[in-house]
Amino acid sequence: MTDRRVQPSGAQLLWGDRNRPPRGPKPTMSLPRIVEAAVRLADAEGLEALSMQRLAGELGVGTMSLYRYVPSKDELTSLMLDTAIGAPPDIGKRTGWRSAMETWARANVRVFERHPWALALVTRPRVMGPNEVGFLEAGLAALRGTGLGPADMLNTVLLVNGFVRGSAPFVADRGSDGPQMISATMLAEFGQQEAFPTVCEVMAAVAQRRPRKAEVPFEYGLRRVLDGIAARIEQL
Amino acid sequence: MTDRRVQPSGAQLLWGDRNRPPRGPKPTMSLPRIVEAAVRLADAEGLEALSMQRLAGELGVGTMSLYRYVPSKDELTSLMLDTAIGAPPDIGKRTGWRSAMETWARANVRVFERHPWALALVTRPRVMGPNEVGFLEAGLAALRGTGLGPADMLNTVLLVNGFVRGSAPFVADRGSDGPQMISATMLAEFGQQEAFPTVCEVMAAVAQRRPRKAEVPFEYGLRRVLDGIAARIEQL
DNA sequence: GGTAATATGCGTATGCCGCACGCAATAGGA
DNA sequence: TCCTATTGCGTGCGGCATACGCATATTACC
Repeated sequence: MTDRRVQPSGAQLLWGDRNRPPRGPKPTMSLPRIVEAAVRLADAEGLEALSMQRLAGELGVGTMSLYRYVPSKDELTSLMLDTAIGAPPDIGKRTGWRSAMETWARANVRVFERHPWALALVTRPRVMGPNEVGFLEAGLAALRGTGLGPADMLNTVLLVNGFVRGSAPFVADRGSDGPQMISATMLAEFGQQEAFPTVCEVMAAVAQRRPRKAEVPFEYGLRRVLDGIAARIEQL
Repeated sequence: MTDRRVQPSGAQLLWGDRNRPPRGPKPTMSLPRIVEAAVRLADAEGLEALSMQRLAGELGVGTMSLYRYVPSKDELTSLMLDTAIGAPPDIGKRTGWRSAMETWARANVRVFERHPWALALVTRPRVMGPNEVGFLEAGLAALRGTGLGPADMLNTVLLVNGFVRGSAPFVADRGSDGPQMISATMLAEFGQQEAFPTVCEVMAAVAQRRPRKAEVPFEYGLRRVLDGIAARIEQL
């Protein structure tokens, strides 16, 4: 029993207290420093470039030293996600639910603009961190007084959040040719134009000129989503 | 130069012809058989259980034999995705755009219900396969005659598609306690209730009883989204 | 039928990866 | 001063994707 290696697990690391035990040598690193370095690495070179060895090298320490601070790579990515999400926006509700939800959605999408790798992480099941719950709190609070019931409030926030996640790839793809990797040229190349007439027609028309702001997928979608929510609120 | 190993790359595998060269021994496997086995494995045990060695074992062949059919694992997953997506729904447009888009959205979400791992694959940039473009074609065709311009047609389809992707995690999570891993019990455990009052309140109210159909996140969101699109179409 | 050309199946090897284990060094408490 | 908890981290293991090249099977051509 040379090593007990009792580490805070899962939720504890995200939510628990960080008081270090009194005995033993002083740690040369700190958990936030490690997580921030990992975020920086993922920002610069993507999630697939993030390995424990690479991260340790970046920090100038031995690979296994990281495991004194983090029980597993999975835990590390959970911490990275909550760090990337960052502090939720402070939405004064006085301007009404619609503009509140709009700024909430924009704050939401900004996370994925700044940290594209975060999209792959929110997709898998995980424990939510304080920042993520903070976002949820801000979103729900913005809907207070709309007359929506609890279930509808939650569903509304999930809707906007889901929409943001769904359009995040297109947001990140700014500059590529339309909906990810479908190009009219490719269809032409394989002689599939008559199999997908509408696609060809629409893609050709869209490719012609660069879109106005309201024609950017995210902007267009956000308006429709908020309109749909408004219709629900007004019918109460 | 013992081996030229000229393989069709990327789009060729998804879109190209599959005529095998005349010389040499007969292949013991076929590309579709491999892809289907991979899909079955991912369905049963998840994407993380899918390794080339495991897949080869499942098929009773050597690991490296797979590379005679597929240039890389990435290519294999692209093929898996298009197979999982399957044939797009045949939507007769006669019932109007709204019910057409609704059935389109449901067909869309069914893909993720049947193949939860597909969500992780659509998220990354990739070449769209014939089935995926077929879905796009069906969605766009459903919007013909609504008066929407090409950009708005495309954006509408992207909106619904994005919404489906965004809510797919919640669909898959059926049975877990609400929005993924946030539970009132956890907040209570760490004494964070007063930091997130609205979250606690709403979660408690929602947890009380099981939701009616219109209160399921996907159903709720779909209505709002379609309402928002309807508002846009009517204003033309 | 013989031979050359071309595929195929796949064993072997390489270089990554996450991480279990345990030891030597460190530093507070007694 | 000695004890004990804690740290940094070297070493090793099993698994991963996949490059390389050999033996073998099948066909084309003469």
